Amino acid sequence: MDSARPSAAVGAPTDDRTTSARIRDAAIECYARFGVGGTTARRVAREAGVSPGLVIHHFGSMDGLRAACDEHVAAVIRHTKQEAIGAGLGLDVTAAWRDADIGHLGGYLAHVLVDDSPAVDRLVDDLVTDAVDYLTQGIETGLVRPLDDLHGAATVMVLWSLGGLVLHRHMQRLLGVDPTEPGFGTDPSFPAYAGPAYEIIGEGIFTQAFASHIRDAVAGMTGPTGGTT
Amino acid sequence: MDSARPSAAVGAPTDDRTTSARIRDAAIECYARFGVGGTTARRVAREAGVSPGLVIHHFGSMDGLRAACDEHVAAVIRHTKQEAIGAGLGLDVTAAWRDADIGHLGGYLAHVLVDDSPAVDRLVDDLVTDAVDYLTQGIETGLVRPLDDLHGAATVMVLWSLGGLVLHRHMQRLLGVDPTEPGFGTDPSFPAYAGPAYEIIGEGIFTQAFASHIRDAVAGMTGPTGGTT
DNA sequence: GGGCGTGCTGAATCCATGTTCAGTATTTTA
DNA sequence: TAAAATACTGAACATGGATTCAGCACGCCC
Repeated sequence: MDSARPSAAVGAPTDDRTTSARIRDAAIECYARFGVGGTTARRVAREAGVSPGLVIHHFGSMDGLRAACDEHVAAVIRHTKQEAIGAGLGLDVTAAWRDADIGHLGGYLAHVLVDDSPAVDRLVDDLVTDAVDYLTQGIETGLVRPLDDLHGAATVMVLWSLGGLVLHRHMQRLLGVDPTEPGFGTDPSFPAYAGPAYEIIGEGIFTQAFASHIRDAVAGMTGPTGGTT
Repeated sequence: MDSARPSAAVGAPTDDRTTSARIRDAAIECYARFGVGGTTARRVAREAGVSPGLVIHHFGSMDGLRAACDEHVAAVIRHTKQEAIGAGLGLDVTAAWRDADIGHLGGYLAHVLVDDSPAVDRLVDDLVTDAVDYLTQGIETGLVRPLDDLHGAATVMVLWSLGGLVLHRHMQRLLGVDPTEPGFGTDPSFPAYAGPAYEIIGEGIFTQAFASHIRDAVAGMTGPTGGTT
């Protein structure tokens, strides 16, 4: 029907645009728009312009399709990240691929991040690793202050960023920005989120006195159990 | 229908423990443990020790059941909040009801926060309002520094807190703590999350110079569109 | 006691889903 | 060109879902 064997993608993670790739992309869009529960074999088939049977023919099962989508999304994000390196402001780990032209990937992640998937888990792990790198570089460059718990801070920031992605509906409701929307970073309302976010992680919100009080309180919780000091 | 006439509501949101309440509680537990997609009428019925038909008899439909659960959870959380007022450390908006003995409510929210529900939306709105109050009090007390965008900061902090709740599986994987678990606040691994979290929101992670640079950059994004300066 | 409504049951119904499969077109191989 | 493999279709099929319904049991009113 469509074939389209040639037309080779120059730098993409995979260069296919075969029927099987079209099905996979249609599935990603469905997952992004209707969620995991709302995505059926028939709907994907219709969206891709093929028969329901073909979906299973290519991917074995709906689970197989889901896994293929996970793998592909993870691959695309890794690839996008490569390109973004160097341009890296390093402000936000997820900023790079959110600003990029990646269609429904944000929406896909927003729906998929909440349930089990090895590929997505690995992706999240990678994001944390990257965040650690960014922070380390930031400290060396003198942009970021030395941190008590670098790895912990990186992890928490990734969780918060992705949390915002997952709760995009509420962010849209409350702040007028949707982080799953392509062009999120250039949206006129973007500062409604970025402003407070950077105000918080930039200078913190506590006064000096209270900040150290809290620090002691939290440190005190480790003592009795860990018993370092 | 509902009976449960006597036993007057002393302080609880609703005083029932009728069959219908048992079904609703079983449903909440199912939603918390198996998610929305994994919760079927039959499963709820089995968990509550009743027949499938009775579930629909009491709630009209599964949607009705879901709505009833939303309402109830929101009510319980509001009630718990009332009690926590005054004890309020105000460190974390969600801390109060996470530490409280509210069984599966955290897990319920983690699963439900991502899809549409008026009751849950209202609950989130309330949390933001509370956060604004806490921050305002903090500023008056001298614990929190004056903020450029108080409301924005409150919103973002609520989104991040709830985001961590929704992504509890990843938090468990990465930090060894699960915010949906009862007793999250007293878990030995709790500091693995709280430490970095307070380090970030407490004092911020940027050096003074970079923080103001970022602030200008974000402020500059409003300019061209809003045209303030 | 006799009706009567309400709580409740569980089999039956209807529907949408994932998956299978027999068969057709199309491409590749030789 | 002939044969084989592969892409693809679309009508089954089986499963499990929500919801319906006829009927049972029990407490309340007259």
